[in-house]
Amino acid sequence: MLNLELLRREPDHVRIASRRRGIGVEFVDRVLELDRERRAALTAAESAKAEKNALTAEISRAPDKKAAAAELRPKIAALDERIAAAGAGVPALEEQIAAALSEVPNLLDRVVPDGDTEALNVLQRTWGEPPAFPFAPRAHWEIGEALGILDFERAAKLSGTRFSILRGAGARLSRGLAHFFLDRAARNGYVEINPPLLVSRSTMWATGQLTKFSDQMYAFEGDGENEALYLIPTAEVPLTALHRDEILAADSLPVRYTAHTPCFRKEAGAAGRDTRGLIRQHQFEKVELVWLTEPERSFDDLETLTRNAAGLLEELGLAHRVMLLCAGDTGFNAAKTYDIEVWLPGSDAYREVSSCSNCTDFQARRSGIRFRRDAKAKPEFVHTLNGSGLPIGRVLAALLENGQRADGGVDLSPVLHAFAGFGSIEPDGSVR
RNA sequence: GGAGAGAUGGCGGAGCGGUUGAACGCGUCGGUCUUGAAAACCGAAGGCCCUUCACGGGGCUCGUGGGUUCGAAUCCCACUCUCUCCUCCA
Repeated sequence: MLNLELLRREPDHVRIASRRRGIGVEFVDRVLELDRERRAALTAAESAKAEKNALTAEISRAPDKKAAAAELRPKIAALDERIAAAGAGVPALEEQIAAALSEVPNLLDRVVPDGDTEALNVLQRTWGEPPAFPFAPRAHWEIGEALGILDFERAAKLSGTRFSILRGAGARLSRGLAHFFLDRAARNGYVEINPPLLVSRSTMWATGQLTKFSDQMYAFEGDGENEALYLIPTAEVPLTALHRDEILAADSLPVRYTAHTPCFRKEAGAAGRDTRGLIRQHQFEKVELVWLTEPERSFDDLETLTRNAAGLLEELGLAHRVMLLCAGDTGFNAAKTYDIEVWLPGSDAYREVSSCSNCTDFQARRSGIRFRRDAKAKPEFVHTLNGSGLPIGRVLAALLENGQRADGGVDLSPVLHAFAGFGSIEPDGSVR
């Protein structure tokens, strides 16, 4: 949620920044007008309340309270009417302001390039060379099915399209990868969390998921008995909301959390895209990295977060590149986002494995996550950052495609031996 | 699922319907003392909103939302959450 004060003080700044997103800026004047009405009504109602409180205090000071009350009752009744009349519209105005503001995406950082398609994202750096194969490299679903470690047909039988089954070495490798990612996150100072996978509507709203991604989420509708619950589309949701409505001590920052969770997405609007393989699934596992940090350092922390995630690919020996997303490609919550893309030989292309975003105070304001610089300071909103570090399925796909051998087996990065329990998958599906 | 108890400031814990924005303790912060620290003593601290250039002024806030009353942390209603016991289970 945008800062209403900022909008009040520098409406032009908000207009300019919002135009870069390609969104209409009518909301600025509309919100300002609603805000003016709200403040006028508030002031009127509150000054009437002050008068009433003065009369009430007079009664409590009077020697004969009953007599004083009887005498002042008509004046108080008149004030009650004034208070009610003046303040009547305030809740509705507040709702309208909140509703208008909650649909507006975060302000983009200055360095975010203009552009409305991913083609205009800007290459930051590349690491590693796409490997050369003396044969035509196959896609991971072909490799995995041939090895008997991926089973899409039976997954479809159980649950439909966009589900997968990992079997034998595939399941073990998946588990090892999660372990590896969590291990490195711990080394980098992240505290591991095992959060709920079902969260309330208010939690979804607080992390900014309910506007743009509403149609992406699986939900249990609430009924008379039970509150609505949403399956998390990413661990970013529970991790960021962990300190909702809290005031943190400055010396506890930055707070860094990691979690390995399943993620659930409907993938509405992705019909026909990535229909094969592990790239786009309704259910996938991911290790997420989240920071709550001080405003002045959040963009530096975004660099650190991005390097934490990219460092995993380096350790795995997977070629990748880092892109700075352009305005049109940057998500609702984010002020600035780096995508990390890994090389997939089977697709002859880089594919996104991690989006690392600085959401500045946008989520923190929605969620009420604040900190106090010192004992006497006013609470300020923290900045929140998040990124994958990393998704299990997509990285597993990259490992299969990059490590594939002519005989159909797959060699794994040595660093994984300790985590997966093996160094290669042989053509018959056995491990070595 | 059944029965009961409770929700007060960073924490613990008081609180006859009328100077209780809230005693007391702990913790925090600032002093005094000390070479320094501890202890002791003195003092200061909630949050949100409106208004003001500022000093300041005002409103709301004792789980949430309503109600009673001139006046509610205190009374009534609903909801939410927590705890205990039973039941059930991983």
